[in-house]
Amino acid sequence: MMESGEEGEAAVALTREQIVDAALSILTSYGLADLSMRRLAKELEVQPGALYWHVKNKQELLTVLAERILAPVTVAGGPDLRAGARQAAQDIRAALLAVPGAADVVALAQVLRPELLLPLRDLEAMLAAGPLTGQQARWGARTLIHYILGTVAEEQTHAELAQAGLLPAGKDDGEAFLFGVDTVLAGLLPGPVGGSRPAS
Amino acid sequence: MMESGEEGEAAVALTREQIVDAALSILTSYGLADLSMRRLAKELEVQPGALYWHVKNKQELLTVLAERILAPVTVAGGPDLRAGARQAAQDIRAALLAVPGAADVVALAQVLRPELLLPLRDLEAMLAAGPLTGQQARWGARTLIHYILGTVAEEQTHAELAQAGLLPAGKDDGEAFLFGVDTVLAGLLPGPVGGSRPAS
DNA sequence: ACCTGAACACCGTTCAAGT
DNA sequence: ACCTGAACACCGTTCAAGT
Repeated sequence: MMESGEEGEAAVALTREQIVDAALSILTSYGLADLSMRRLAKELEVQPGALYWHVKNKQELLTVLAERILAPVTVAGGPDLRAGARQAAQDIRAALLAVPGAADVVALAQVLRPELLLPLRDLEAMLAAGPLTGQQARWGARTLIHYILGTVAEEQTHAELAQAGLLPAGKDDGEAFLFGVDTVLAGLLPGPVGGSRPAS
Repeated sequence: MMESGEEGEAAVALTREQIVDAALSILTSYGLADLSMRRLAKELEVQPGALYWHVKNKQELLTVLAERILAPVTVAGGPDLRAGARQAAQDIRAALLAVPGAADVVALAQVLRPELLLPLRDLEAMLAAGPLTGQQARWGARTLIHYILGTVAEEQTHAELAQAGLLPAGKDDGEAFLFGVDTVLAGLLPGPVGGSRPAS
C-alpha cells in the first residue's frame, strides 16, 4: 500500500516548512531563549544535524521566521498619509507582540536580509508616496522602524524577565507607544499649525 | 616583606573592579559574542566559578558594564532645549559606538536596572524642564532613547556581521541618525512655523 | 536524497572541598 | 574570605557513514 519508493519504517522526509513551523511554535510557547537547534531537533524527533540539510544555519532560520512573523501585516496606503503610517506602525507592533522575542528576531533579519521584510519596505514606500523626498521617506521609515522595534524589544525583554521571576510584570502600554509614533509622524509630516504635538 | 596575612604564592585577591575592567576590554576588542564568563575567567587566569563570588551572574555583570559605558556622557541642560537634547542624543550615541555590542548591553540594563543609567534619566529630566508635561517628557525621552538604542544596535549588529564576513561593511551614518533625532524633537517640541521638518 | 552517530569546541551556573 | 575542581545541563555546527 505504499505510494512511492519508501520502505521500512522510515518516516516521511522532514521539510523546511515543518522546521519553520516547529520553530515558530517553540518561540510562541517558550520564547527565544528556548529556541535552540537542539531543542528544535528534539521537538521534531530528529538528530540536530538533520536540520542542517534543510537550513544553512540558525541565522537563516531566524531570518525566515522574521519573514513569517511579519507576513500577516498588510500596509495599505490611503488618502491620509499620517493615519496610514500610524495604522501600519500599530499593525506591525501587534504582529510582533504576538510572538515572544519577535522584535529581536526581526531586528536581526533587518540587518541580514531587509529585503525579505515586506511590510517594513511597504512602510517606506508609503511615506515616499507623500510630500517627502526619497531620502526623507527612507530615513523617516527607518526612524519609525527603529522606534517600533526598540519599544517592542523592550516590552518583550521585560515580559521574558518577568516570566522568569526576575522582574515584576509590566503592562501592555499601547498608549505610550502611540505617543512615540505620533511624535515621529508629527516631526516628519507637520500638519496644520498648532496640531503637531501629540496629545498626552 | 609581606604586608598582611597572605602567604605562599597565592595572587592578590580578584576584585569586582578587575572583572568589570576585563569584561569591558573583551567587549571592546572582540565583541559581545566573545564575552562569556568562561572566556573572562581565562583572561583573568581564574576558574569560571571564581567570578560568581564577585558578581551574582552574567546579567548583573552586563548591567554594571552598561553603567560604565554610559558613565562618560554628561547631559547638560542649556537655554535651548532642542539643541541640548540633540547634543545629548549625539553624545549617547558616541559613547555606545565606542564599545561593540554596547547598544544591546544598555538595552538589557534599561529593562533590568534603568535607575543605574544616569545619562538616560538626565535626558528625561532635561525634557521635563521645558514646556512639556511630565508624561510628555517621560514618553518623549523614551521615544528618543528607543530610537537611539535601536539605531546603534543595528549599526553594531551590522558591524559585527560584517567583521565575521557575513555582510559587506556599512558606513557610519551620523547624518541619518541626526535626521531621526531631529524628527523626534520636531514632533516633541514644535518650534517656529515652517521650520519643524528636519532638513534632508 | 536525507538522516544518524559521534564528535569538536564551546556555554552559564552550582557547590563541596580546599586554603 | 576567596578560590579550585568537578560536575550538570546545556549550546551550534560539521561530517563520515549509513540507508
